[in-house]
Amino acid sequence: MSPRTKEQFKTIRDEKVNLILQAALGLFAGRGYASTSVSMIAKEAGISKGLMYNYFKSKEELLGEIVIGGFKQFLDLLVIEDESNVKKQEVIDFIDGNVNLLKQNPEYYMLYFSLLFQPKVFDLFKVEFFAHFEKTIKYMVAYYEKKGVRDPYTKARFLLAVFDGIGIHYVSDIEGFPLDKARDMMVGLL
Amino acid sequence: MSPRTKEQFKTIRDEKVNLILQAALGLFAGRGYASTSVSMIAKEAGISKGLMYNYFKSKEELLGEIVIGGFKQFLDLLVIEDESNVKKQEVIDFIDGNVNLLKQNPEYYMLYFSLLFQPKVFDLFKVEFFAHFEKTIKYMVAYYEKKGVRDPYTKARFLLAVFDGIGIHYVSDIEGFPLDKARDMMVGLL
Amino acid sequence: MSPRTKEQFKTIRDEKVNLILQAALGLFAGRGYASTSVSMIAKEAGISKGLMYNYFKSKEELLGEIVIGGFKQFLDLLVIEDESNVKKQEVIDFIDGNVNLLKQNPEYYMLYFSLLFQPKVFDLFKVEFFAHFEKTIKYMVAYYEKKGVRDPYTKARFLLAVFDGIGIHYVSDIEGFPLDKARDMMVGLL
Amino acid sequence: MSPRTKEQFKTIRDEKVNLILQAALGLFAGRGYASTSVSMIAKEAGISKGLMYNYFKSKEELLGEIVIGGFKQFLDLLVIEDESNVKKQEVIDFIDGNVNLLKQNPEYYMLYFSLLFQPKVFDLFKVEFFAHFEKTIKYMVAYYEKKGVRDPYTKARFLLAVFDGIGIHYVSDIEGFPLDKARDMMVGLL
DNA sequence: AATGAATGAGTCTTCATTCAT
DNA sequence: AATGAATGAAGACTCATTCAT
Repeated sequence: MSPRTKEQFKTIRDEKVNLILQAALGLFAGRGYASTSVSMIAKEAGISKGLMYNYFKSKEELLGEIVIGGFKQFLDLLVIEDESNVKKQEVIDFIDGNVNLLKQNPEYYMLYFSLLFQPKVFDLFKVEFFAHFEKTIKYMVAYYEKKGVRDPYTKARFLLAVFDGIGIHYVSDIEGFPLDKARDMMVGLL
Repeated sequence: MSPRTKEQFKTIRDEKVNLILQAALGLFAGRGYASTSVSMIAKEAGISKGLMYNYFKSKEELLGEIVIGGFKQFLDLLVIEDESNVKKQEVIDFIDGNVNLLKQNPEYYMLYFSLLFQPKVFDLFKVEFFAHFEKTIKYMVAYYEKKGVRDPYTKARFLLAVFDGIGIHYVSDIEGFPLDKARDMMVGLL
Repeated sequence: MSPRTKEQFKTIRDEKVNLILQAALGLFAGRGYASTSVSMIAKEAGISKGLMYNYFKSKEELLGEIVIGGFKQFLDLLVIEDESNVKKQEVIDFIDGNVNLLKQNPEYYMLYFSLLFQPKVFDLFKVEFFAHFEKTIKYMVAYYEKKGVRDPYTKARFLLAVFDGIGIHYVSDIEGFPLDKARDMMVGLL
Repeated sequence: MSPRTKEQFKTIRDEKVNLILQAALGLFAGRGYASTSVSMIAKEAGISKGLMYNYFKSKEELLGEIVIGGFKQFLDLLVIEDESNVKKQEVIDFIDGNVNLLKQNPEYYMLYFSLLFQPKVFDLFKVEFFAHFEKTIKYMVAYYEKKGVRDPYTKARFLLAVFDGIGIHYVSDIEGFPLDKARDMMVGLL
């Protein structure tokens, strides 16, 4: 019999990769990176341990792909047309985008926050993280400057801190935390 | 030399216990719980591995004691004289107390936040944590109710979320984050 | 295109087999048998892992074929017309044949020597090896006997030991070792 | 009860380290480095796998210590009083020293030769090896120069090659190879 | 004839914990 | 109160081999 075509192989690969990524995201978020074993991931994904290494060079790389992959969602949320003229609606869209992501993908946020506090792991994607973070600060400062508030930098950092606070409290207590109303309060800070 | 009195033994014991607790706190905060080995802790504390087990039943118990021990600091900050009449100054004192702890002991906060996102570990102090948290919410709701704001519960949860956001951003960037000004902004939310 | 004839299939087969043998020889010699994976061999040969198993039952069998295959070259070098009258020129031809093989195929020698010291692997071609080795000793003894030296057996074993010493030092330092002059010295020992 | 004294601990350590080194030497020599597992070594030494890592950072380091340790025996054999006047007796002593080592410790030589042909492993102690080797060449060249032979360098390299050839054939066939007579023949080459 | 996904046993290594002293 | 040798279970990772296509 002739071998499978390249497309067939690609399909198989993509399916399995997704299976693994999903399983790993859930476990990393729910138990922490260090406390999740490759065996657990394989079991959760319904594959053998060995196969994971067919698709990811290491447990670390697997984490990296999850993190970088999720990161792109964030990056796409911050759309500023004119850097010298950041509009309120753009900031609101940014906030709402994040709120939606939070609702749709609380697991990913869980992971994101947990990683912030695992220095050894955090080193892996420090660079991307800070690049994104600083860009966001810059835009927020520009926004508040344009608005003419007294201390735009503090305002910007405060808002972003509030942001993460909301995120943490929401993912820690999805049922109880009033996310939508908190969103309104954040918008009130603009 | 005369044999040591019970008091002296107690002192030696306390000294060693403290040594171990300090070493462990630093390492847990700096590297994560799972990535810190008992050997590291013993080395850092200048004692043998075996001795640690003389004072703590397990690595997990050691963590537990650190967490519970640090927790008491939090608890003591929230002093409300009359539950039916929460005063603004009391809330401000609570905020300032926390800000001071943050400044004096960022490591502990680092650990505290990191643990929030390691469910396995979090289980150790879940009960105390939620009890404290709910009490705090209750007081804050009472405060806002008395003040007559529209949605006291949301206000309360928002403020506490902001609180943690500030904490996280501060311990993540001690040099750069404008903690004092952020504190003023928080007070402004009261 | 007309269907390939049996001959053509044979050719394709032989080509692939050769590709694999060459790739494996290089890798086994360069990294050791145990440290060379089947994946590496397949990659180096430009085929899939699965195909290798179409031609060789196992990695071990592949090694066996390389060893046996290379061994035949040795065997053909020792041409003695009359066992009771071993001529000097025949021995010189044997030496020169080996020297030429060394120059043309140092990789094979590298492998050959490395296998001598991996008993598990050595077992694969022990029998052929000792048969060849003893025959060679016998001829060399006959040669020295005829020549009338005092201790022909020791002479014979010494010469063969020298032989391997030269081989090892040459393949270990192809640029630096004066093979041709060493060859002359060996001939001087006859 | 009071803890063991430092001397007691040291005794235990030294004993175990030796046990491990002996077990490892035998196995590495007999099966090759790559084909010997840490489990085998532990079993052979009568200890747990974990304990090996108490004394050696890795399997590689264990190999390193064996190799370096054995290497010192070689180095001590080559004693040249005056580099510009290498005496025949000094060279003979060198040869005899090696022959004695061969007899007493064929396993070590087995290992030494097997490592020469495991490139990945060889890299670990390349530097020491070549330093020793080049020094030996230098002295032998000096010896032959002083003696006034035509091509001292070739003579030197030839002799050292012979040396290894003898070694290989001896350890490969301890019973059958006439080592003492071969030694005399080597001395005859001086 | 050919592919590469998939498996599972086995490898090196780490580490919490125990224990003799 | 104190040490560190010792263990064993578990973890990340590799790889020869099989198999559906």
